[in-house]
Amino acid sequence: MIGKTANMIGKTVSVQATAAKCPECGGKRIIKDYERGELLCGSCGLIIAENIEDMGPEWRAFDAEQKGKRARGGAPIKYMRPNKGLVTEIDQYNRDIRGAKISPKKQAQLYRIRKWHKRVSIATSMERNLVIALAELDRVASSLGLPENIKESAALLYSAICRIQGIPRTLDEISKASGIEKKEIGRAYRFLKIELNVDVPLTNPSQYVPKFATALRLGGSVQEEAIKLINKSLRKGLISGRGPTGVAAAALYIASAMFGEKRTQKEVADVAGVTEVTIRNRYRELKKELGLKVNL
DNA sequence: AAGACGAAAGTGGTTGA
DNA sequence: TCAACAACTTTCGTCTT
Repeated sequence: MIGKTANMIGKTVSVQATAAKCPECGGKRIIKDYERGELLCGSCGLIIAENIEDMGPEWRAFDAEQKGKRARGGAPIKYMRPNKGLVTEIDQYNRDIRGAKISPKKQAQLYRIRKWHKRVSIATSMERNLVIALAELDRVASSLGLPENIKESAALLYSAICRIQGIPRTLDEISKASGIEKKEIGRAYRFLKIELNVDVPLTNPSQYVPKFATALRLGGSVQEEAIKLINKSLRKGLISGRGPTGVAAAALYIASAMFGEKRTQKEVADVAGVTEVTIRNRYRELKKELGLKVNL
């Protein structure tokens, strides 16, 4: 099923026989999609893991110097702490500022603080890729002595490339991960688009479907239906001018109801980063134009 | 009581004169 | 620079399950 979905989006995936089983359906065909960095079930489409670590030998090199270093062998540089230098960190040694040991009670407290600090710093694994990439951009820009606006442009280019490659990230996500305001990114985006003549395709709403569906714990058939709905309305000329996330959310909302796995408007709205009102508006349009008879 | 619905007003950004 | 505009949000009262 997801093999189909993956094909729909036109990605190459590799199927691997793994000992692992899908926690959802028990299926044994686990697919590694390196381009998306996702590990998914071949039977039901559940995304088991995102941003999988083993990206093969072709680790990224962002400039000639790095390329040279890495080509000579040795392990690729690992950024165990993507936020290094950007936020306050709590170290792992149970010592106070003078080096004296801390009481066990305090240690337990510190442990909890660390745990939550980590969770708050990087909310989801989805953001991790972004954070790492942007930290790398930041590092390269700093070591080359490049000014802030270059970094902004680079962050922006990263988002544009995500879209060209069919793995869109919202402005919100880029903004959160890079600490740059959406307004700034947007401005740099338009500038680059004109200056570099980069052809950035409009984001197809169906590209958001797997991401949202996974967050909502919806199966592959619901995703397929949602993508079908999107393609239909795409042909009808709806959608144009509409925010892709809202369209994807509405399609999933409808599809979930059709398959008896209904999610509330609020649930869908939350994962898609839009409001319930937007879902309602999109869903009303889809329902009307496609002549759907769904009772919700 | 929660969810769905839709009207009305507000927001931040774009476009075109 | 300003007004018109489109998409989306916020808020809120009402209806439905």
